[in-house]
Amino acid sequence: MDRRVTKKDDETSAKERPTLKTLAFMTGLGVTTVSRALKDAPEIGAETRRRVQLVAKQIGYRPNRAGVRLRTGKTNVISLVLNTEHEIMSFVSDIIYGVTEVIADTPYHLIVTPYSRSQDPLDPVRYLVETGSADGVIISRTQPNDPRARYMLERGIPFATHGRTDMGLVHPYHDFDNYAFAGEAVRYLAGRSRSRLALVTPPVGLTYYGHTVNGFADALSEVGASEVPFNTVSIDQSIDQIRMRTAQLMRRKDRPDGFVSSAAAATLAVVAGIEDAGLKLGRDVDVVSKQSSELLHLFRRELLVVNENFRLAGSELARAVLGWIGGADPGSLQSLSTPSEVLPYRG
Amino acid sequence: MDRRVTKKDDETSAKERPTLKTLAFMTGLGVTTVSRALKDAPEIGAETRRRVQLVAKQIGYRPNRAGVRLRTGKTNVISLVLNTEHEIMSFVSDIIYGVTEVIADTPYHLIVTPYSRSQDPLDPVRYLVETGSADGVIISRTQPNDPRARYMLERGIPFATHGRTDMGLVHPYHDFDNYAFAGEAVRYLAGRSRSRLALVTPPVGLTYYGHTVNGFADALSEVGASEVPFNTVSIDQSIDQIRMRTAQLMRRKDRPDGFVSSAAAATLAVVAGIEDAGLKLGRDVDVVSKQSSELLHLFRRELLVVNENFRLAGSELARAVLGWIGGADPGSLQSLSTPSEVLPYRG
DNA sequence: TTGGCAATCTGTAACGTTTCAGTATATTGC
DNA sequence: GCAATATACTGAAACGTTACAGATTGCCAA
Repeated sequence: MDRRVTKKDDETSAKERPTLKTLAFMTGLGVTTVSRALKDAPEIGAETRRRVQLVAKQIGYRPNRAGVRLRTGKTNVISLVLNTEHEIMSFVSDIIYGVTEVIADTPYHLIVTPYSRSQDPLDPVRYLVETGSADGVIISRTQPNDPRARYMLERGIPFATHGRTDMGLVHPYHDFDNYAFAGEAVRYLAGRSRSRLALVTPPVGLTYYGHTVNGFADALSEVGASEVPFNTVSIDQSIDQIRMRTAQLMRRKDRPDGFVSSAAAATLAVVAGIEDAGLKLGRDVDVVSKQSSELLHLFRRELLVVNENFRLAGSELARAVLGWIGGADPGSLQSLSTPSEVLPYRG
Repeated sequence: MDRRVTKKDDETSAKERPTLKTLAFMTGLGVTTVSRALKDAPEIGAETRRRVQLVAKQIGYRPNRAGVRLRTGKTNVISLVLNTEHEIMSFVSDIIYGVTEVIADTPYHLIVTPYSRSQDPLDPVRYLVETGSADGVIISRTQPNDPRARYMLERGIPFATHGRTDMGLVHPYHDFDNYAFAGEAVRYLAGRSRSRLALVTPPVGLTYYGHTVNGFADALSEVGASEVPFNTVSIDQSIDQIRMRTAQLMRRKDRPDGFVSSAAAATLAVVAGIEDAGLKLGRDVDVVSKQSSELLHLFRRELLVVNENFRLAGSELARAVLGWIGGADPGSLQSLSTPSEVLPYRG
């Protein structure tokens, strides 16, 4: 009979990482029983269950991820899909921290899956799904008709989007209410007697572009102000581009007396452009800007800001994905974050 | 005889993900042969090898990560360990992109492992090593005597540090030459006839704190300038703290006429503090600051900046870890990035 | 002819887990 | 008193991969 000595035949060699087999040996039970006892299966005696769990805790047993994954297909991984060129810096940082906060006391790991400008945004998602690399996916830069959401919905893999879609399909999302933001901004500017407003839009094509533009337009007509078209600019563009275009705009006689800006970095450029044109913030023109960290007021006190909390977004998105994985109704995993009021510099 | 039909007995059910077994069936070979043919093992005939690889490519075979990991222990994962409270925002974003750039055409995934202020920084590293969750680790906020580096060195797990250690142990690292940075900054300020300089230091305890302080001190005595102590402040502190302390300092009659600042966010606060005290940048005081994105010059044109490229750091660190995993000599995987010269605002 | 050897290829076991189909013992119903 | 059933447990198989120990074939030297 073939009786080679395999490493594991000798259970006394203590320094290997404990497995179910180790636990089975220590408790005198079978590995099946141990496996079930650890997950509180009903057909295990109460005392046995406690005994197994005690021993497991004592020796610091942790299930082998590869074993679980191979057997069950469950990866215990959430993937965050990010564009390596267009994401806002603080977005990346904060959303990651938001996600990790939520998954910290779960067995989940977070993997970051990047894609670049040149690639089809569907590529990374397709990769994840085809290779079964994650139990859940978080995507950003969501579009009204988003092929990634559609794809994942078809394939039945849980995901959450940062931003809403508009395809008549239901899925978890977290969004900032950009319609409200743009509206509030316009009303605030109107309250300061600004009546000719320009909008620094989100990237064309993303869902919140539409929300922002609509909120802006609706509020404009509500307060009786007018729009100064500034369509050549969006927050995706380079600082230099935005700055130059803003300066051009501000040198025209029909220049705006107010700006609404969808991102802090763009706002820096807009302000630079305004000043390039020899105008003064707060006197000649007011700017309301979204920001995700408290730096615009250090930059110029005259700026008017609305805060968007990306860390919260990360947490909400993680909660949503985990909820879906856990079997919750996708429709119940949607959340919208209401903007703060417009905040002027305070002491 | 037990002849239940298992799913895989029927190899014609096409829509499952292909495995070695699928390839074996298609080529008429054994799974062992297929496995070896795919990794160019020498004992496989040239034609067989080509045939297998062709078929594999055609049907889009991708090795199952769980299978490989279970069998070999190789995870194909790199973990980036981050502090969730003290990392610089752009650091997180850029270093991640730098890493992903390098691992993009490898089988590696990047997982982000966070830890918070309250935790022992060793915790996440211990977790990674004990559970064998990664083939390689990248850590930041490196200390001269770093328990994490020591631990991983003992356990023999490949890693790279952002910043050097000083324990007489050799391991891969990437660092920015902060000694040179501080020196250049001082010399530049001296060239503008600034002679009473204050230093906004890195977090006390990190290796580059020492480098920065030394570079600052050595250059001070070289140019015959003097230091205005500002020890109560480091870049880890809150914006408000730094701002307040700076304002206090600038109201004293022995105030500095020059600052050297180790981070952009702190610089914003310092400038605010200077202005709180009623002084003017460029006239009463000059500030040289490191920055990792091009925004300080939008903030105040009078600022003098030195650029640190975190994306490069991420790439270098990833290359270093992969190199070590690949068997290279750790001592050969160290790199130091030289600061640009001090840059005033240019048009 | 035969023994040896190189060149190719193959089956089995094992990694750690969960699921399936049982088994053994005690308990219940009548 | 006996079958039916519930309770508590168990071994074997399988997920996809690689390593180990063989197996088969052809060829050459003796």
